[in-house]
Amino acid sequence: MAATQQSRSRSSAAAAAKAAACSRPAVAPVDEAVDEEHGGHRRQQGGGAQEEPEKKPELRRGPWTVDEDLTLVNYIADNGEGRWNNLARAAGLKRTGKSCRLRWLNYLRPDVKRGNFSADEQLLILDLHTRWGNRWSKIAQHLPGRTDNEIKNYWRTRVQKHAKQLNCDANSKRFKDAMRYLWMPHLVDIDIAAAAADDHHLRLLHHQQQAAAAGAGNDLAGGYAAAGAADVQLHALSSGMAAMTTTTSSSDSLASESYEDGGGLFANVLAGEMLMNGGDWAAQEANHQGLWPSSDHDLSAVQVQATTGGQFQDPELSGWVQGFSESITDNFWALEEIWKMQ
DNA sequence: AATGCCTTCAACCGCGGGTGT
DNA sequence: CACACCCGCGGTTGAAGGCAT
Repeated sequence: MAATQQSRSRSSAAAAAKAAACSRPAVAPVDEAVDEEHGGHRRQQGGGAQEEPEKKPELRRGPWTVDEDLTLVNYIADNGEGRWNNLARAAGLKRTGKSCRLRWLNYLRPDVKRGNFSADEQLLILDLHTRWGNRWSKIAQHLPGRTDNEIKNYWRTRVQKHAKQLNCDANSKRFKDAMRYLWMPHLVDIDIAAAAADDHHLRLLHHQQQAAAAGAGNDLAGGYAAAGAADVQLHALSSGMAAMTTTTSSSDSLASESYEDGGGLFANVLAGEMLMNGGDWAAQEANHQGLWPSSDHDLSAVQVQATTGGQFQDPELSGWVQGFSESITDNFWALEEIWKMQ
């Protein structure tokens, strides 16, 4: 999926440039010695251990310079990571081990994924957060290439912003309902649309290649029509995701480690299970947190909403959601730049 | 163009838990 | 068992850059 979510996104190049240029003071003043280890947490010294004015190496703080980055990357390439305090010393970096670790894990690691969160990823974050709360590292384990810091920032800046817009707490039932009934189904729609678009694009490419190979360029129009027909079929298939996933017997696909793959397909299936199937995990895991509908009655309402994008069949839910939706939709979605992805 | 406010995110801080001695 | 060291987590901060006025 094209990451077009933010017009003002910061590309990796921009980030690199930022780091390189260091328009921000490259190094924070070192007037204050950084407590080694524990991020300044001063462990109580055992009896008798005097706090001798041990000469601490002058430590740098603040943004990393390119040289520091190179030093760290090269050292890890040669010696591996871990033992961060030793590493910092051995590499000749005037940084705490913690700082080195953080820099590596959150920024320098080669598999760190940059750019905006895809709909898949947003969906996954929303869902996993409802299950695990602020267990950022645990959530990050299921988003390959994403760091806990990044996810945490995403949650605090984007998700909590919406909660604020709704005048409610991000952990409140009201906001969870908004996520459940509005945001998450919408992300599912985006996923489906993106998958369809991708497939359509592939079909067009494939056909163009075939046409070129056959020297039948003047048949392109017919080819496009054929591709379009196929796309309609595909879309129908996507819309029928409920049928596709209701046969899934996996009761805990989300909880299983299998979805470490984290691909778009998985997320689609996951979303399908979440919304259409009302998987057991949802009932068992999320329900006790008050997020997921507890009864078949509620689940059917979710299904209707998710599959039709229309109104709830249950008049009670329908009225509430409709009113809620109407009252907040403009602000809510206007802020949600994922609209732009469509 | 200048200014102030807002958003984003890299980096830091404080803490708890694990491990080695 | 006590202590020291280390790792990793979640919360918070503050500077850069964008945006509105």
